[in-house]
Amino acid sequence: MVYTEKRIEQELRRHGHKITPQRRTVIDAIMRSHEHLTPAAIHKRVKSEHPGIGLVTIYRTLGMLAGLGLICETHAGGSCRSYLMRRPAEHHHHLICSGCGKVVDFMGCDLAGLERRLAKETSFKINGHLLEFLGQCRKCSLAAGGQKALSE
Amino acid sequence: MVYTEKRIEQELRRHGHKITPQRRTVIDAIMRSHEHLTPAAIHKRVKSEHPGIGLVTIYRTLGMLAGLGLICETHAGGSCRSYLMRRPAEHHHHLICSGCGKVVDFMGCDLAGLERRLAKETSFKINGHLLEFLGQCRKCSLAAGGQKALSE
DNA sequence: TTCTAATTGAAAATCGTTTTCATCTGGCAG
DNA sequence: CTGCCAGATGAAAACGATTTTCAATTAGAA
Repeated sequence: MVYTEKRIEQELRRHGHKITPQRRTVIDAIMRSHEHLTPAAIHKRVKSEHPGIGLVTIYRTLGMLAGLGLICETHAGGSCRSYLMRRPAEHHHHLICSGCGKVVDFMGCDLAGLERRLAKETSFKINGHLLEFLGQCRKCSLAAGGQKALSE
Repeated sequence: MVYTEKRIEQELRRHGHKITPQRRTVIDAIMRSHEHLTPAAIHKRVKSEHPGIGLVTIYRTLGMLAGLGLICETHAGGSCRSYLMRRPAEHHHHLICSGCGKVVDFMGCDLAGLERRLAKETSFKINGHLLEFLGQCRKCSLAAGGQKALSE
């Protein structure tokens, strides 16, 4: 299941939020992109179509969308503040290109077994995980030649 | 293999860095803690033993240690800026208590298979991953009663 | 011991984010 | 269709975290 513009607007309304042209533009910008975007990057993109829009509005809209779980946060590359439309609504993770920022979603992280093991070994009550793969997409990989293994 | 104070100092020297009392104190504070600490938190701890130390020095020392791979960065809880001594020098991950900040290291993330699958399906050249489990340690879990599943 | 490059701390600059407040507007009630 | 008002907006100011600058200090090699 994927979020469409219609579904997103429904979701906003359902929570008592209004649909403004500014919000539409921000949502559009995020939906259109297959990269993770920082608030500043979104602002830049959005300004061309909606010159007067303030960075504050971006922040507020992002906060709202994130609160409703409609966008995902990305941690790659240091910034904890990059966002991405939540494309599959279900549990999923990201594979991120360090070259161009392109993001591929994937499901099936299969960490349940590991989670069980850890819970047993540590007596923790585990309630979530953060998983991202970093790499280079085909294009960036070719462009770069093919050195550099960052492996963590 | 675990980093000892001696080994860390060797490592600094090897890279042309000097061993100053301030640095020793910072390293000590990080080593002693089993929580992930923000720069400000480290500063607070360190000041009691070394009153005049500036927050700047903390930042600089953290930058240096991170650059050498001697400390780990944690992403849990929003802050991208919490650090932790790299306890096993090998590839490992963290299980973090959202209550008290306690961190348990674990090895054997077993993501090689998934990584292979993704590489094949997406033509990405994958060179790393970010994995953290979030939860509550036994103590915090009991204290909190036992509601709230944050599951992502 | 001497000397130099590296390190330190204070202050200022900078960056990203949030708050405040006066103004404006989406969308419901009439 | 019109008026109304809670919610939304934008500018400016406030804020907190991080970085830069610079003069003074110091670790450690010679």
